[in-house]
Amino acid sequence: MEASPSDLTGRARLREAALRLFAQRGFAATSARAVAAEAGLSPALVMHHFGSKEGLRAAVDEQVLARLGAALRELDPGGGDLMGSLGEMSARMFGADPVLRGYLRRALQEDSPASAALFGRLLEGARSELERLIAAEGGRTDADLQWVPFQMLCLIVGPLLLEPVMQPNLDQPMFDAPVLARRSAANQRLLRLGLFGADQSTGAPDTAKPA
Amino acid sequence: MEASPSDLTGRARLREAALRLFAQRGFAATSARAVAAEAGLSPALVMHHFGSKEGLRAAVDEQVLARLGAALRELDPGGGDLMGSLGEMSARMFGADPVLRGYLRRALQEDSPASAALFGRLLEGARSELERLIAAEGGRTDADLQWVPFQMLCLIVGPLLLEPVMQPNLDQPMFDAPVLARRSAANQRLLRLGLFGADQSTGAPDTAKPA
DNA sequence: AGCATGGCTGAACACATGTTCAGTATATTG
DNA sequence: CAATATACTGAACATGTGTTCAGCCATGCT
Repeated sequence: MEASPSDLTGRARLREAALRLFAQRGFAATSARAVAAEAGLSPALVMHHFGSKEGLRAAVDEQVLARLGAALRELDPGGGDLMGSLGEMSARMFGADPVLRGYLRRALQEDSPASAALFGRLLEGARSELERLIAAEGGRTDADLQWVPFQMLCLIVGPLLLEPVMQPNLDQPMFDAPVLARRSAANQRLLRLGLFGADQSTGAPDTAKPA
Repeated sequence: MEASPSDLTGRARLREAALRLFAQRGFAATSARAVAAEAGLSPALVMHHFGSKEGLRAAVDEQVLARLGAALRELDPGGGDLMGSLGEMSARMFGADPVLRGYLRRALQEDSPASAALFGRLLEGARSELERLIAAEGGRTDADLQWVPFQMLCLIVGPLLLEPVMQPNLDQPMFDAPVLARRSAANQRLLRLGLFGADQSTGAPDTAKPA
């Protein structure tokens, strides 16, 4: 997905190195010198290209959000299996790149307006996904429709945020494809049936009971 | 809950100040001088009492984990309403103290073994809670029993971690008592019925809760 | 009384930080 | 070709960092 590091422009190499280190150690704990060293360049070049360390952060943010936004947009026309497209996305994005995971983990923790906006977009995605889910199931629900999108996001994004503390309590890498599929299935199941629903397929199992 | 700051011992004042600042800005972004200033004491005192800044962090961690552990233990004999005791706990702990929320948010993001251990204990709690839930419902389930505890924790801890990005997308303070109760109810409902279960069914009506 | 102990401080240290600046090489343009 | 812009560097600067140290003050012990 990425060009080999050594023939990227200096600017790009600095951005990549910063992404890596910010994801790993956090912004405050990463010095401009460390970024430059990781990129094999001079610290002064950071200032030359980005004006300040904060400028670097902005550039990295922008690039990450661009990648993310692209992946989010790519999702909408998904004519494939209806539900779980959000989970599918999170799999494709987060599963692949542990660096991106780390960076997002840190970004979603800040209270910058940019982070809130990003979450807002995820929320929109969850809401439309929920609508489709409900429509597919017949439109009848007593659930708290305002909170459910948040619950969905907790189920999806939670493991991303909790990866560092979850993984030591597991025996398999939690972002490997099969584990991810299993988790996604469990999420869809929980939403559709709760813990105690019967296993049979999507139709309305219990009744056609008018209210 | 806490003694007035000015008649605490210096050691305790430093710990409290550090807790506050670490929660707010993070460890790396908080200088020992800042902690001392917040406590109205000399930076050298940090070294005198804790040996190093890292020692300070350890002391704060220890104290927080102690508080948390106490609250967790206090939970077990809960003879009240069966399910939702975990949610109840998170309400009592996290809801009350925004500082503790911030600190935990930051702690759960690290990959120190201590954080993983803390999560492990939460996991245990979720597992036993799940057992009780299943037993109460008749013992029949097709759900992925290995993953469900993680899902429960995502639902409970997720909003804690996501507070900074969730809150701007809401119109009410998400850790106020009524909102918390509503969220807890939604969680219990989701677990028991999924999105599409009918409202009546087993157990007591979910919204009833003693003050 | 003397004396030790421990909380506490101000000033200093060595070092790391973000940033600036003068200057070099390389390419692009007129 | 000269001129200019751009990528890039090494050394330096001011400031902030974690930490040390010598010493002050109060308390308590003998």
